[in-house]
Amino acid sequence: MARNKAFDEIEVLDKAVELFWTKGYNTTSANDLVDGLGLSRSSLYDTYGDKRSLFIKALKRYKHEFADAVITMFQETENVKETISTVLQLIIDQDCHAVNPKGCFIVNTATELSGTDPEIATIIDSNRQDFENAIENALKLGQQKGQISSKQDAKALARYFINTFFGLRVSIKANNNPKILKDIMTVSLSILD
Amino acid sequence: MARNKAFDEIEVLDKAVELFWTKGYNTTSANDLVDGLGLSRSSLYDTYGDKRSLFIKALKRYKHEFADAVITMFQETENVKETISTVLQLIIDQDCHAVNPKGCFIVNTATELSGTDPEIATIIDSNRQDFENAIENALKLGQQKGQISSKQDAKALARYFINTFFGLRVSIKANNNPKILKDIMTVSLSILD
DNA sequence: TTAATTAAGGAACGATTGTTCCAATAAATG
DNA sequence: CATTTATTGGAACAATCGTTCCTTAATTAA
Repeated sequence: MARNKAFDEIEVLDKAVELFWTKGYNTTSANDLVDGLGLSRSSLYDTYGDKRSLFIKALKRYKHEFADAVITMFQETENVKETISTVLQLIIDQDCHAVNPKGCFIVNTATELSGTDPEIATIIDSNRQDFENAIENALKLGQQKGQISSKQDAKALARYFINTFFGLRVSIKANNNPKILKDIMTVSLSILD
Repeated sequence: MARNKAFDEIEVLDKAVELFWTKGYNTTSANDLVDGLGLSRSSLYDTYGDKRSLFIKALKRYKHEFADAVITMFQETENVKETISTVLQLIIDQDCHAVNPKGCFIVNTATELSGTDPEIATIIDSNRQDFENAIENALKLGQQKGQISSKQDAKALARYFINTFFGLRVSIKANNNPKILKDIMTVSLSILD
């Protein structure tokens, strides 16, 4: 009866993630989207609704694609400290040689929009909560196994490490000198000794 | 010979700090500035130049008004751990009951602009460096006095604490629940024991 | 073929962006 | 007084913003 969609909605959404991740919400214009997604203005608005709707779809896509992968690492880990170390190193490697560090799409969005857009703030916070739960459970297991010290409360430690991740995303934008980042990583991890 | 300025340039600049601090650079429009500063459009451009110039003046003003005060605290401290604790508590108190946490003007600017504006990136980084030096020296003194452990390198520790400050600014925007923030503070400080 | 749907291109919308400029008024000094 | 500067308000600028809509072409299925 009718023509099929010529483009892969998910594929285009990934391009939107890339654009919003790099430039943020306000600085990414409708024209930037038309150019970057390779869609006509009409198809864009027909398929994804307005700019904000597309942004929220992109943000959720990022969460499922990137953030959830890290959460899974904590859910399946055999060694929490090792996993935390791996995640810190991933964050550093992603941006430490970049001219314009992208940081984390969710952290960027938290600073840009969570103060003014309650729906987006909810997404941000639920992500934070998911991380807290996953890391707390992983830490508890590690403490039971005697892999890490039991001096500190697991929940408090989880919150501490999330704060470390957040901080690293900002530190990288302030100065992505690998030596500085390595220092932060080493000291932050030593809390588990 | 001629009329005097009717408004205090510094006073107006402080209002600009407030506006840019709260809303960021891109979201603060020229009209917002006219309304918020209580100046006519013409006086505004006559006195401060264009929007970006005004923003940079406001950013530098913030640094000298707020950031430098904290740096001085570290330069004059008798007890580093106490001072770090005080600063962490100040950051928390500023925003933990706010509906829209403002965070730190410099951190906000780092995430919004340091990737795209080299001149602003320089201001951000020099501020970071000033903090690093002040905290490192304070930590070294504390180690010499035996007030804190000497296990860790002072410079690495300083970088770690700056990262903690940065993280806290983001954490507060993600969820400013005082319990979460207190956990972060307690665990972060325990590195000195 | 016909009908239905998708896509592209582009014109057009009103609103807002940052910025400039001009005319009028207010205050200070000579 | 006259002159100089400060300040205001508002008009106007071109550019861009997000968004809508219309026309035309392409593709699919009945």
